[in-house]
Amino acid sequence: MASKDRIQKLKEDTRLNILSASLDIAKEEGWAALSMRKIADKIDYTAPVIYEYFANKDAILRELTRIGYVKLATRMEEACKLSTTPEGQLEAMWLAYWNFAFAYKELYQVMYGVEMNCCTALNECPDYSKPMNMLWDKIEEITPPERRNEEYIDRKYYTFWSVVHGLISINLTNQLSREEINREVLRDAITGVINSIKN
Amino acid sequence: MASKDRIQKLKEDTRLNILSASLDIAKEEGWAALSMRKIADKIDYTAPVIYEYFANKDAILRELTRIGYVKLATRMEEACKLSTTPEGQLEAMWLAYWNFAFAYKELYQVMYGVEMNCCTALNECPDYSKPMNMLWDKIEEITPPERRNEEYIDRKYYTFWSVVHGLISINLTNQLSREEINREVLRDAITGVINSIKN
DNA sequence: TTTAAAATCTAACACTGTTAGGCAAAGTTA
DNA sequence: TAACTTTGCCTAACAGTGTTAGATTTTAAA
Repeated sequence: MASKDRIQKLKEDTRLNILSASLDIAKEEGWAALSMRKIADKIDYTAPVIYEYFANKDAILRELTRIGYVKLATRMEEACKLSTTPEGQLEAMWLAYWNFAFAYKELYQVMYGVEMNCCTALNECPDYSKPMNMLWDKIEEITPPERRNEEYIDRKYYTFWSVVHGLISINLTNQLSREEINREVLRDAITGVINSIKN
Repeated sequence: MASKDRIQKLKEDTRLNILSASLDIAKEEGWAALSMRKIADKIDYTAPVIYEYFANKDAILRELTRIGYVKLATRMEEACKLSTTPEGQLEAMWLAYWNFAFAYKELYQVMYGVEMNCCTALNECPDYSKPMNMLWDKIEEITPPERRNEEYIDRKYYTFWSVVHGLISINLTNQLSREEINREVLRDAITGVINSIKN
């Protein structure tokens, strides 16, 4: 019977509707505001219906995570074609990764557990900026006088911070627990940036 | 009256109790499991009492964030004393930052919005590992044959990923919106690592 | 000892994820 | 067509969440 197929297709449709409704809510109000009843409202159903498509709320997030990884891989594959040398391809793939994170900000957040809290608080409290200032000043100190300007030091500061914070985040979310590699990556990165400042 | 002071001290005590109870719960069950009633249970009060010390749940998290930054600054200051050269001091401060993140994992999480989701899911789904594999293979390709071993490529992969993911996280949580600096940091970092692989 | 104030509680509201049970429409079989 | 089964979807509920209002008890001041 063809009606079976049609029904199957309708079911698949609402499954996709649930996913895109969830993503829409995240885009509009953030992941914290996502609720089963809100999703149900968007697709003109009541909340319990969702449980016929997904085991629970977490399963929705997991599926969106999976979709995110698939989309990211596609983007990277396309980027890879833009260059012929392996070095160029690698760089293009990382740029694709970068662009994906901002083009699909909400997907990236759910994929890698990046929350947005304390958004406005940063400017308010002086305690918050002290560690940054300490590092900033020290970087300024080791920067040769001829290129000692705010923009340069900012750049170096963020490079430092990115490596260290990135490595920490990866460890905290994925618990790699590969102690040796961490140590070496960290030391590599830090001394690398320090050298790039000095010469 | 000295009793006023004593009462003041008691109030300050329960304020600190609320904070340390919250941190304890986060350590035991994670931030998601933190609730006002659980905090109240730990300090032998009922939930509404907490609102005489903090405006709401978010205010507790904000205060813990502040405490985190203060503690981090202290650690970094101490680390700074361990070296005499500015380069050594800078490295020591970043190491202190690194160590802080793991010694006070829960504080770091609340400070920088690092969540732990999809912990176990990573091994299950092949879609999840495809982007990583693509990059890994490409790094292997540009690695000179004499040092082409798993450990070396792992190290380079994590160095790459750390910078890029770190920079993204910083942007997503703090919305710096300093386009030029981002671009330069990213390009600096990527080409830097690529060069470090090739020579 | 009475009165004022402070500390603390209970009860409730509106929300959350999730489950159980029922009702009505649709499909299947006799 | 009639009876029966399945499916789709809903309402109601449970236990939990953050938060507030109001009553109640405890403490301090007169």
